[in-house]
Amino acid sequence: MDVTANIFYQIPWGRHLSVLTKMYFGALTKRLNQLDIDRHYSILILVENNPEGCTQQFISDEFKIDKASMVRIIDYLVKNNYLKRSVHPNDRRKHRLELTVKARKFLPVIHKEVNSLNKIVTKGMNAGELKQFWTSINKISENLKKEPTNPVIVNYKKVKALSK
Amino acid sequence: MDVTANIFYQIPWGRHLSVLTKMYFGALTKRLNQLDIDRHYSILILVENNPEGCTQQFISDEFKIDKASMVRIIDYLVKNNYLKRSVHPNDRRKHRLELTVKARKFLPVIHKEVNSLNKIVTKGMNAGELKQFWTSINKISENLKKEPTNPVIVNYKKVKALSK
DNA sequence: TAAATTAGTTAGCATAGTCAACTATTTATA
DNA sequence: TATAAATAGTTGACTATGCTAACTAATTTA
Repeated sequence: MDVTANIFYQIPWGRHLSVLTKMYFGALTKRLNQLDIDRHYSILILVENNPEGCTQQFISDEFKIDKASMVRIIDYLVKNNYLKRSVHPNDRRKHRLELTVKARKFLPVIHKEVNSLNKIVTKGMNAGELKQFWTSINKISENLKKEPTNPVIVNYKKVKALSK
Repeated sequence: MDVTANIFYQIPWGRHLSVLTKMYFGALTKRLNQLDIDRHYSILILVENNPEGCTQQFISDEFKIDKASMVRIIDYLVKNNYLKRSVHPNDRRKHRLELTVKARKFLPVIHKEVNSLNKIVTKGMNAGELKQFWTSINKISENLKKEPTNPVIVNYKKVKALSK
């Protein structure tokens, strides 16, 4: 039997991943509704793990979020007192992002709930399966990185020149 | 070595999946930019595979999209002449969704590009790995279905009664 | 038969994605 | 070294989607 004949395989894979994403974040937000923020926990974890040079551009690259959206997301985390911006000592164009005392207080809770949810989500998968799963995710990610996407302005000035 | 000590494992899984989703749809839209729609190919495939009773609610459940958004998405596909709505013969509350001639013309192209992208994306994975990957995805999906999410109004009237 | 549920629509508001233009700063180069 | 180009971030406009609430119409349940 050709499994790819199944409707599941005919649906673009991104759609299945997007459905999982929604379910996952729905469950995580529920678990963390004791916090006064309802999203962007990932960014706090990323900042925590890059204490020296975490900039907005760095997060944008990691999570494939455009820099205009990133400004608003960081505004949200600053407004709610989880992050603070300061000028990066090595490069005055950059903003260094730092965790506040409040963020440090709640990060253990975030880690606890993320770990707990991850465990539940992988119930029925043994260590080998789990390792294999993330190996596959990494392969897919590497393959996708090589794929052309919709035109992205890499070099703003050159694009402007072209349109003349 | 404890792999879960890696930052990769500390980030909520939904975040990794969301990054992959963005990359995947970026690549698929690029491949299908000959069409005059830039999204919701998945819905056309779902309608194609459920020719008898594909309703808006059915798609909402499959893809975890709320029904208010679904109205607008179907409007978009109807406006661009890929779908038509008609009253469902068995239940006049429902709208039966049907493919137009235009959709039937382009679906082979959509299938071709989806299959091609899926092949590229899984480069370096053998048949066993691939099967294992989707088995894992299904397990995760089943586990997530059991998780409580943010309060969802299941019974509208009872919620209204509660708030009195 | 009345009450409750279901399918779909509409409207308002919030969040995020995209694009374009802009400032300030740093790096490359002629 | 002066100029050009690139980088980091911000802002504003516009669009798409998510969520909630209120609503109509049709069907199911009690």
